[in-house]
Amino acid sequence: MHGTNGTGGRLRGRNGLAAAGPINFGPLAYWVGFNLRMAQEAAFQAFSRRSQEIGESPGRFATLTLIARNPGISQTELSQANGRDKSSLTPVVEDLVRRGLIERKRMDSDRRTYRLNLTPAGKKVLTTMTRCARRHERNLDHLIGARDRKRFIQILKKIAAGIE
Amino acid sequence: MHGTNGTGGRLRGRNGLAAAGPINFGPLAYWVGFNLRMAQEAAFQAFSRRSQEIGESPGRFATLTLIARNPGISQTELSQANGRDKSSLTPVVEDLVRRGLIERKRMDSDRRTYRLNLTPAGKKVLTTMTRCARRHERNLDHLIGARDRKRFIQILKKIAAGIE
DNA sequence: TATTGTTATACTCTATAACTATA
DNA sequence: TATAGTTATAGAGTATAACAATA
Repeated sequence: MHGTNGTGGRLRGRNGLAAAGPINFGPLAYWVGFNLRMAQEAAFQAFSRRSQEIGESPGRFATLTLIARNPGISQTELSQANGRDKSSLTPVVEDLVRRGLIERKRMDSDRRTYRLNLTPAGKKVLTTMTRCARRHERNLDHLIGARDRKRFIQILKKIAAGIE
Repeated sequence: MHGTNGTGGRLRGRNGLAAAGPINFGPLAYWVGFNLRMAQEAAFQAFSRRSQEIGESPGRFATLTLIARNPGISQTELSQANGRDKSSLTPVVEDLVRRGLIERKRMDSDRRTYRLNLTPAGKKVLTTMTRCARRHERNLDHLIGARDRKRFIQILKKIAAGIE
C-alpha cells in the first residue's frame, strides 16, 4: 500500500535532493475520498482488462445488463438508470445494434420512443460477460472478506445515495 | 437507493409497454464493482462541486498535496505517485506554474530533472482546498459512521493494492 | 409546448510514440 | 544507451445546445 512516513517532510540526501524513498501522501492517506478513488480505479482497470479479453468494455456490460433486466426499456430510461445524459447513449446503442447484440423497435403507441431488447447474440455475449464479472467479483470478495462484505456494500450504497 | 424487484423481469402494462416503474439492476445491485463505481462517482462529483466553488479541481488538490508533502519531488516521481503517465502531468504542471502556485527548478546534479515546490501562493491555495476537503470528509464520515470508518478505509486500501 | 432521440460540437482526462536534452 | 520531460496526437467518455419528428 501507499506508505506514509509519519510526521511529513520527506527524506532528503545531504545536498537537498529529494530521496528516492517512499512518497508521503499526507492526509490523502487516511481520507475516504482519496482511498475510494484509488480502490475504484484499481478495480475498474482490473475489470477493464478482463472485459477487453472478450472484446467488450465495462460500460457495455452495464448497458446490456440493464436492457436484459428491463426488456423494452427506452433510451431515456436507460440513460437515467446509468446517470448519464441521453445523448451519451446514442453512439453506444448504435454500436450494439450494429453488432447485432440489441434490437430497437418503435413503440406503436408513441412513435418517438424506441424499445430496446437483447437479441439471442446479445444474450450470449451477456452470459460470457457475466461469467467474467463473477470472476472479478470473487477476486474482490476475497480481498474484502466474507464477514465484512455486506456491511461494505451497504456503506457504498449509502455514499452513492446520500452524499451532498 | 437503487431498488430491485426481486426475481427480475420488469413490470409491464397490458400491451407489452415497459412500465415507468423502478429499474431492475439485476446482479449489479449487489456486486462490489458496480457499487464501488457508483459511490466513487457520487463522492467525486460532490467534491468537484465544492472545488469549483473555489476555482480548483480534485486533481489539482492531489497534485498540490503531494508536492507540499514531498518538497523537491520530480515530475516523474509525482506522476508515478498519482498512477499516471508523466506526459499527463506536463499540462498540469504548466498550469500550476503559470498561476504561480508552484515553482520548478532544475537540479544541479542532473539537469534533466526538475524539482517542484509550492510557492507561498500555492501554500495558501492548498490551505483553502484542504479546508474544503475536510468538510467533504466530514460529510462522508457521517454517512459511514465512526464505528466502521477505519475498517472501511482498510478494505479500500486492500482493494487498491491487491486487485489482480 | 413538451418529449424522444440525434447531431454537432467541445471538454477533460488519459495514453502512446516520437522527440530533445541531458546523462 | 538510458532517463526526464515535452510534443503531437488520438481515444474514451461525457456534456450542452439546437434540431426533427412526434405527442
